Amino acid sequence: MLTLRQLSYFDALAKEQHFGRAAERVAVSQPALSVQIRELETHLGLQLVERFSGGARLTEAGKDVLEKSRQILLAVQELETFGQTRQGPLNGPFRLGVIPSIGPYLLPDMLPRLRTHYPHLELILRESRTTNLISELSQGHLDAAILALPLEEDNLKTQALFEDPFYLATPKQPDAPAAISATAIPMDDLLLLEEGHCLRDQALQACSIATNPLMKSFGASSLTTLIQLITNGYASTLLPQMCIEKEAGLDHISLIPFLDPAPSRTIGLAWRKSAPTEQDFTALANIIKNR
Amino acid sequence: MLTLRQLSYFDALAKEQHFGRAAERVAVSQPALSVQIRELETHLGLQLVERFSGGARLTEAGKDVLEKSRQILLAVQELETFGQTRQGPLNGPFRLGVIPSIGPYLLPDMLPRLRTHYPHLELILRESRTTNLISELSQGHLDAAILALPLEEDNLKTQALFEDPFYLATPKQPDAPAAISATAIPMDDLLLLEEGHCLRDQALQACSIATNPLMKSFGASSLTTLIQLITNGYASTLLPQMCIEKEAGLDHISLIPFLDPAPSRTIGLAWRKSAPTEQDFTALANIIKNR
DNA sequence: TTGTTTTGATAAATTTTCCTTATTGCGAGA
DNA sequence: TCTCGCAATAAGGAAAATTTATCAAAACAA
Repeated sequence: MLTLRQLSYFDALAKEQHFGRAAERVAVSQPALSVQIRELETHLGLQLVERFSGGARLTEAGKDVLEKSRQILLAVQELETFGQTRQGPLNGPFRLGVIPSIGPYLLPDMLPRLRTHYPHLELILRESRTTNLISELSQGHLDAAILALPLEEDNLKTQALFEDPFYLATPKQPDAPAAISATAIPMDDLLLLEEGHCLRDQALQACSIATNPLMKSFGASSLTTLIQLITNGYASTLLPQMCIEKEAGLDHISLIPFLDPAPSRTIGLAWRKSAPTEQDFTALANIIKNR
Repeated sequence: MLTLRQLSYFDALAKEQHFGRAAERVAVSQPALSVQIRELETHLGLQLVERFSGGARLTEAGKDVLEKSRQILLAVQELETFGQTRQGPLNGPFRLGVIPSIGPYLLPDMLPRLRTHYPHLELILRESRTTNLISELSQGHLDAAILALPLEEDNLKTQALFEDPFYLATPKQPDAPAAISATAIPMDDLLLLEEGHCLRDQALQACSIATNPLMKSFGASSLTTLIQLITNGYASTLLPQMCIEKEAGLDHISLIPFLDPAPSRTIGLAWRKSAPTEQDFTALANIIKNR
């Protein structure tokens, strides 16, 4: 079999034109080098060097082989360098999924800090619903995802990042109370995102509301639409603080915080248990937590 | 030290996504492969594969390393081939691809002459469509291919072999003209091979016919079927001379040559630019040309 | 849950490869 | 002819790779 060792010995021989010195150059005894060169010659079926008293010189075939050998050795060296530059957390491509009800509010803060701390990170973002993110994670199409906990997938690991408290959003009322209790949510008047959006389930769960057939069945398909509806006085809804901080057009809405124990959703990071190392994930989690 | 053995085991692992099967592929026990992979990983200082129950999957770093590895292995393979070709042309194994619309007509003449001139040649033939041949050439699975020019791959080199003029094949007509002009092709009546066959594109291009929605849309999937249809009087088609010389069942068909400038396709030989030497290809080309 | 199967990792023994030292053979120049 | 320098060869030992056997963890089926 052809080996890299043979090629590098041959390279040394070409440089020195002398078996003894070539052997010295690669820190090996002269017979060892001789044997490897002969091995290379028989393997290729070609005479590569012409031995003459005083030293050795390459044949025409040898020169061609040398050129190709050096290309190979160079490529190998490149591969080895590649390894070194790729070390350390969050280096190179990293595929991160985010649920839509977090993405637009969290990312603007997060991305610049990531770029500062990990300049060699090539972040590939994907925004999708929780169920999609989970399956893409499991299949190895994503490296990690930011979503609301808890998850039940037992091939995934999660870490909590922060709590995101809910607010009650109602049409503007001058006499809005400073804070209300979670038990005082106006059920008949409540409007949520359509079925399938995780924000809907989170809101229901956080506030301990059972799904109610009497509840207004118009499911808004996006948060912006939903806020539009509230603004126009149609209903109330539950908004996570995360959205409030960034969403525009909240002027005509009253945002009422809850009394303790305030309902909230837990935002966390998820990744495969079988993922190579955890350093990427802890590094990412730290960046997000220290905002 | 990094070795070629490690790279080829890693290549196998990438192909199989499974340690056991990868080991089988390289004819070695599973632990042997596992050890070499781990060695490669520690040497590069990178985790290359993610082990999970069910198999193994490349990490992002692993994918990059794989690409570089394959380049190296390909270069090594070329170097090995170089040895053989340097000892005289067409010596030892030679993998030749041929497109189906040439193979059955060209090979019966060519093979005996090749055997006479180059008795040590071990020809390995592969018949496939142009796109397949090109990709197999590029990946180093073929040494050369006979197909219709021109090609656009800039990592391949080509040489024209001969011109193969087209004939118009119509159902038998006693008063068939001795020759017709290319501009007089009966478009409405024209039947060609289905989309994807290069012969179809060549015919259209050679005769400067734009794809026409009115054209009969029944695409025949093989040349034999096509000729069958013509025989039964359904339509006309364009046949290259190459096929006419050998195809059976042409008795009930009128074959009308074209007036100058007669449309034709160019048959040529293609190989990798990076191929060790050109002598194989010129030798092969000469054999084909001097038929 | 509890066996059962499958997967990759690990261990120990063995084979293969490679290396070192010692020696030989060959050719050029004194 | 003698001798010096060079590469090839031989023999024994060290290192690397492989094999078989076994293990632990995870997935799967009962």
